[in-house]
Amino acid sequence: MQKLPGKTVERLSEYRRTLINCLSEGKSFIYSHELAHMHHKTAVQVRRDIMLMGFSGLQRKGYDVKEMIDAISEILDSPEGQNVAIIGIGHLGTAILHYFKGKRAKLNIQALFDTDPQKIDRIIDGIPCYHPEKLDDIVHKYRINIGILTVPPEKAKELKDQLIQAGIRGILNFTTVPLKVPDHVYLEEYDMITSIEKVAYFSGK
Amino acid sequence: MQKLPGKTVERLSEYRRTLINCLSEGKSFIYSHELAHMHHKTAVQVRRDIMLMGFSGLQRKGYDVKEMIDAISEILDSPEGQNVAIIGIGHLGTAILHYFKGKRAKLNIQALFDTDPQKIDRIIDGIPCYHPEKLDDIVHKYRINIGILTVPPEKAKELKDQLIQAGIRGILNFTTVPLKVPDHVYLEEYDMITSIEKVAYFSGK
DNA sequence: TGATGATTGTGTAAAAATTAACAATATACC
DNA sequence: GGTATATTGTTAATTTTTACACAATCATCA
Repeated sequence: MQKLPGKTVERLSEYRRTLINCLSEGKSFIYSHELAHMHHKTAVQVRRDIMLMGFSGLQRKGYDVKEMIDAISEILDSPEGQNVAIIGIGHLGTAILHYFKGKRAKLNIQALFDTDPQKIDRIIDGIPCYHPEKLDDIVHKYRINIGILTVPPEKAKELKDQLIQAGIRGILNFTTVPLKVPDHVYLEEYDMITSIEKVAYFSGK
Repeated sequence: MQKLPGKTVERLSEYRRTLINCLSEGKSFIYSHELAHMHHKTAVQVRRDIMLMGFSGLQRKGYDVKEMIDAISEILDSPEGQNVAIIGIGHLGTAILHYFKGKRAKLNIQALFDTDPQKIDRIIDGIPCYHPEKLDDIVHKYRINIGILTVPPEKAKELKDQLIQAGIRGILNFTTVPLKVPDHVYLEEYDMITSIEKVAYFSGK
C-alpha cells in the first residue's frame, strides 16, 4: 500500500494508544467526535485519517475499538517486527528505554550502546549494553534497523555515520545537532529546546 | 507584533542554535542556502522565515550571524525572562534539566517537583526540588509561568490541573496522555512513542 | 569604473493539510 | 413498520505551508 502522510501516521499512533486505554476500560465502540475530543482534533480529521487507512465504522454506532486497533496495527507494525537500538544510555536514553519496554510487541529494543565502563557489557533493564565499537557487529547480528540517537551533540555525527555504515534504515535523532542522511535512510529529528522555546513564545503576551 | 506561525517559530529556534555554533567557530556571515542545507530546508524557506521576523541580510554577503542571533532572540525571548518548572524528576525530567541548564539566559528553571522523598527539599543540579503539594506556593513565589510535565501518565491530569490552578501560562506535556487546557493556556505535546512508530513506519518497506 | 554574477526579498503559484458541507444510512423510538 | 436523527464517508472548498520565479542589488574583479 501507498505510504500515508506523515501527519496521519502520527495521529494513528496517538489514536491507537487512546483506543488501547478505551478497550481496557471496557469501551467497545467509539465515535469520531469522541476520539477527536481526546486529541484536540476535529471529528472530520479523525474520520479522514480512518478513511485514509482504509478502515470503516458503523453508522450511528461509531468504530469498533478492537477492530480499529487491529487496523492501525496492520498499518503501523511491520509483520515481522523491527529491531531497535538506543545509542547513548544517559538520562534520555534510559527514559526512552523505560517508556518503551514491553509496550509494542513489534518493536523490540535489542541493544544499547554507551561508552560508560559501568554500563558496557552489562544488562540494563533487561537489554544488553555494548561499547559503540561493536555497533556494526551487533546491528548485523540482531538485524537492527532502527537507531535512536541520544548521545552528546559532539558525538552525534560520528555515531550517525556508524549506524548508516552498519546498514540501519531509520534514525530518530534526539541530539541538538541536525544530521544529514542518505535518501535510503529515514530520519526523524526532535529537539526539546525548540519545544520549550515554542511554549515560551506562545505563552508570552 | 503579530505572532509568527508555529512552524516558523520552531525553525527560528533551530536556526539560532546553529548560528550560535557558527559564531563560536568564527563564522560571521552566512548565506540562506548554507543555513538551509544544515537544516534540511530550502533556501527560500530560510529567507522567508527571516523575512517574516523582519530581519534582513546583505545581498551577496548573506546574513550577519551575530545580528541574526540577536534578531531571533528579540522575537523568541521575552525581555523580562520566563520562569520554568519541571514536574517529575525521573530520567526524562533530569535529561531536560541537563540539556537546558544555563543554555538560555531568558528561560530560568526555577523549581523541580517530585514525590520521591530522596529528592524533596534537596537541590538537584542547582535547582531546588519540592513536593507537588507546594506547587501553588512555589509557582506564585517564583512567578513561574511555564511547566514541563514529565510525570507518569496516571498523574498527568491531576498535575496539569494544579499547574493551571496556580496560574501557569504554558505547558509542555511529555506524558503519553493528551491533556485538555483552557484557551488562555498554551499547550504543546510531544510523544516519543509516536516518533518511534513513525520512524518504524517510514523506514519499513 | 563598468560589467558580471551571486544573493536577497517577495509576489505568485503550487502543494499539502485542514475544514466545511452534505448525501447515505443505520439505529432508535414511536 | 415508518419516521426522525445521529453518525459515517467523501467530495469540494478553504486555509496553511512550501516552492518557484525573478527583479533588485551589491560585492568582486577585470
